[in-house]
Amino acid sequence: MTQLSDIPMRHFDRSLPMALLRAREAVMKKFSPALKEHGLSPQQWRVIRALVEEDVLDATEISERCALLMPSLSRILQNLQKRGLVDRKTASDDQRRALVTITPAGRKLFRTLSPINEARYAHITEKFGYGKLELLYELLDELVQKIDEEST
Amino acid sequence: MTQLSDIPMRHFDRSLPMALLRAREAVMKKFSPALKEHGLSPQQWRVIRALVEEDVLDATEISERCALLMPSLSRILQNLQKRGLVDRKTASDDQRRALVTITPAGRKLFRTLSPINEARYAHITEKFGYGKLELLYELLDELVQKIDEEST
DNA sequence: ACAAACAACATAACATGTTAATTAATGTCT
DNA sequence: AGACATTAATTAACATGTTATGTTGTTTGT
Repeated sequence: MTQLSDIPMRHFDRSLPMALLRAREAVMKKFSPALKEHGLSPQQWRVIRALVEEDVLDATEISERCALLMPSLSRILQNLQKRGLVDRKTASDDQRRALVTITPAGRKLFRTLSPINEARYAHITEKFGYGKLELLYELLDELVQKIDEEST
Repeated sequence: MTQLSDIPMRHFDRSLPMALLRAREAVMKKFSPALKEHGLSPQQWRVIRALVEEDVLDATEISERCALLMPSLSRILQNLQKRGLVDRKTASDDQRRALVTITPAGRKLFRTLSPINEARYAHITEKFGYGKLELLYELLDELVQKIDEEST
């Protein structure tokens, strides 16, 4: 006999955070190995990629573009600088800001890895379908937008 | 004048890992605060939720259901046990397996937090739209499925 | 029964996620 | 100018992600 208290809780598989996490893990499984072979974490790769796109960025800008919190980024930049993949100098107009650029070695590493990753991406696009992928992007963007445009 | 080398790389915002990450972050911003107020991380909450659903699980099963790697889970279970939220005993038929159960205190904490989280979830569903949410789940599931059913 | 292979869980070591506290430079206000 | 708040970046401290390794119990093959 069914009581109110027997109504099952929304199941784990209908957990939005879990669904997004599992999807991300599945995708990363395709990209991480090639990065790892070259000693890069996904986060380090994001930073390099952002710097190739923009040439010069300060830490805060990198943080926003790469979705990395400043403390994480701080450690990552130290690591990448130590390995000669990025350079840092303080901005002349504001001594607090650290202007980061990619080095020739960093750019070379990017040129090595970029085509590999683009190929994987193309493969996923083909497997999943271009239209569905675009739809997924739209839904994700809209989800973020709807969630962020409130305070509840 | 446009050369082949000038063809722009697919932009950051069309990065599937990043899009999934940002969506997950946006969603978590809605759920994390209430958990944090009760001293729970999202991962700890996943474990508790799984144990409420199933009563008894061994560590490996929890690992799979909660998408947590064993080393992380090992630490999390130690933490939750120390706080009296879960119990552990070794299985009689296989001394290697650790059978985990939720304690009355853990169950009480769950009953406190569950309605809060369900309310947030309902709010997101309303804001985003039930149909779109279901579509998103379907797309995410299919993406995982398509990616996993190969070896490339 | 016994050695080798295997499975479940734990630990080690390091990178990242996350919040709080610190440091140093800049901006603001009087 | 000098006190105060702001801002950019770092550091601290702890939890988690991740790969490798260790430990113990179980299974398999002979």
